[in-house]
Amino acid sequence: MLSERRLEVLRAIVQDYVGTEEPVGSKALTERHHLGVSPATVRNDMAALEDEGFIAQPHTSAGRIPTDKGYRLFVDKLADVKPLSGAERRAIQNFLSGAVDLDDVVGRTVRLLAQLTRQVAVVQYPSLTRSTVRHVELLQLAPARVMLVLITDTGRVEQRMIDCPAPFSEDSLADLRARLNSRVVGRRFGDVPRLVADLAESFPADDRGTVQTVLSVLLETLVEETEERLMIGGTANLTRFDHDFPLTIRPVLEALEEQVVLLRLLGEAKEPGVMVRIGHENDHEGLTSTSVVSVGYGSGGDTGEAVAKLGVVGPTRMDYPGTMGAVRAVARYVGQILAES
Amino acid sequence: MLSERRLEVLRAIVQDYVGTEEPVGSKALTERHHLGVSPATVRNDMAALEDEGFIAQPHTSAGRIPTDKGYRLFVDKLADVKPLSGAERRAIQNFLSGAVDLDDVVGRTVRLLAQLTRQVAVVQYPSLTRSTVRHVELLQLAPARVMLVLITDTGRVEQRMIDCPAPFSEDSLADLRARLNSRVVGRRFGDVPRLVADLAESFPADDRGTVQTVLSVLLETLVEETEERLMIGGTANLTRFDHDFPLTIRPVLEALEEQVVLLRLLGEAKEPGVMVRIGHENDHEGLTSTSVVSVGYGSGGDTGEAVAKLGVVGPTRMDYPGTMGAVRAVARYVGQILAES
DNA sequence: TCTGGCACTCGGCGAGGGGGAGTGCCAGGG
DNA sequence: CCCTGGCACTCCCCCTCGCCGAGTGCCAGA
Repeated sequence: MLSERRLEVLRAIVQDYVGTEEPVGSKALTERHHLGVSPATVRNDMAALEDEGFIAQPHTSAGRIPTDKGYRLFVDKLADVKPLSGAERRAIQNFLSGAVDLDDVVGRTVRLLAQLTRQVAVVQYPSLTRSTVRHVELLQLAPARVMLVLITDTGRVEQRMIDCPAPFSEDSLADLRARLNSRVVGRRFGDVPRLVADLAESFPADDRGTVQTVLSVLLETLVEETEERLMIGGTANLTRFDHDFPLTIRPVLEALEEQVVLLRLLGEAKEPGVMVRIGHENDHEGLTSTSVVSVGYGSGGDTGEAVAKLGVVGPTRMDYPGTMGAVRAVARYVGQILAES
Repeated sequence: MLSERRLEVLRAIVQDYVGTEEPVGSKALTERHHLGVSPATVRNDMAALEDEGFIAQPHTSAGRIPTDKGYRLFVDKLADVKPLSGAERRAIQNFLSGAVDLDDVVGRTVRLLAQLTRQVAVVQYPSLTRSTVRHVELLQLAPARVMLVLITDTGRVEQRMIDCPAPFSEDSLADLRARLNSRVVGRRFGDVPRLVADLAESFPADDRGTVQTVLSVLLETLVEETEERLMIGGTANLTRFDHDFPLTIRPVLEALEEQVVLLRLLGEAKEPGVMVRIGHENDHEGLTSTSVVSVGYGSGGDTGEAVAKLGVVGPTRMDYPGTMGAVRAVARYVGQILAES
């Protein structure tokens, strides 16, 4: 096992490298941190850390930089999440509370996160499957044309046009609407299929086909929209580290446009709390030199299961404590805003 | 006025520079285009073109590159919009026709445009003010809580929560819903304020406050959402020209995130047809080395006024004929899709 | 008006050469 | 046994220099 001091050396290397963006040498380390030992001793420690794979030298006789494994150890054992200042928290709350609808909440969250962390921000729209139904509305646009509107407790709205196999009376529609709502309002989307399975049977034969059509569109919507949507912002921050990343930025941008990739990344976190995936831990080629810091939000405080995820994407060389703090704080406030609305 | 041959030289310079991304010299020009004259003559023509400000040399004794003014002349007089191939058109139609809702249409359009032009694509959501009302829905979520849902003929849906000053009966709500719809369905959003101005008066005094609240939220929604939304894609294409644009990409990304800037750019085109803004013609600092090619879509075929804009942002050194053709074609097909739904 | 020739100008590129930061190793001391 | 100071060594970075070549402007001649 690594001695206490060697861990301290690793922490110092990570901090300095994140700050200066340059490989850090033994002399500079002893000058900037009072480790109480000489550069020579630090050199020995560094050699040991390198043997263990926590740090590496870009070229012989240059300073050391942390490896992915080194960052992992740093994040797991050496770093505390840095809480935000009171001023920052007030700013977050003010900024988010001005939102008028769900799109606005998500949009503001993205901008906020990007600005706070100076990194690329990603916010997933509240998921349908983990949301509950607030209301189902059916609007008759023509005798055989109905619009289905689905409203979630997180304020998300989905709508679909339905062409009915046969004309449908206003009364029947009202009936269907009432029965549908009485069954599903307040329930989770995942439970809806089970809850409406036998609904068509209770209608007169003439209407049964149409009811069936409506129900199938409803279920289809649930399935389709399980494939979630994302909002991304702050891509300009990628250029902050362009002096040594002129070529890396392209695959990152490409990965960001592939929403599937991002959704998988965000979705991987199962346990609550901030998740950090570092460099090669992201099994996507374009993201091997970036880290993803993400967390669930909108857990409603007690049920525990998050309604969606948000996070940031940045170079592996990032300020983990600060970023984790910002991500966690923003998630908390967004959860509050959604719960209120 | 410039002679025919000098225009031809300018055209050749633009084409070569767009193709090679390198300053083009007199010798290379005569080799790649059969102008029928010697390099020396071309040099004289180039000197003249430079005097007029159509081309410039990056450094003394290097080749020439077109200036913004040169591109402008090229676009206005020398280039024809390049129509797409049949295969491309079929691909567009196939790709767009699979969309399930408005978000999907816009999302697919962005991806399509980005891929087709290999540039950054921008698509504006159909504007509310220029759309017509398909339906207004009022949902009672609690005695004094109502949700307003606004549905446009382009499939866009906006919703707002309303806290009423007093409880509101189901009957009154149904009444309001019916009257509201009978007045505004099929009308343009811009006309709505006038159409509902006196609606509150016809209600009993008890309900008047609530009706007024609902109406004011409705009008507010119209105003707020006049500030339109955008979807952006293909930012990875910015890195295609990173070998000489490592620093320029940042302000471009920043400008793209400032939706206000983009909306103003798109909004500037008044006359129908493809609009091209070249370099410094965009009065925004970050976009002085980019061009914007945009066009309205969803004009409904005959009314003429477009429902929104779409376009691409790329380096001034872009393939204008091809880009203009792609933008125009995509706009046409999106218009069709929206008209059908 | 066009053409070929000629001298000139620079930018790009590769070679060469300090300077400096950092390392590994070793012998000596607490 | 661990830490320390010293020392020789290794490369990377950066600056300079000089060459090469593409491209230009000008001029005299067809």
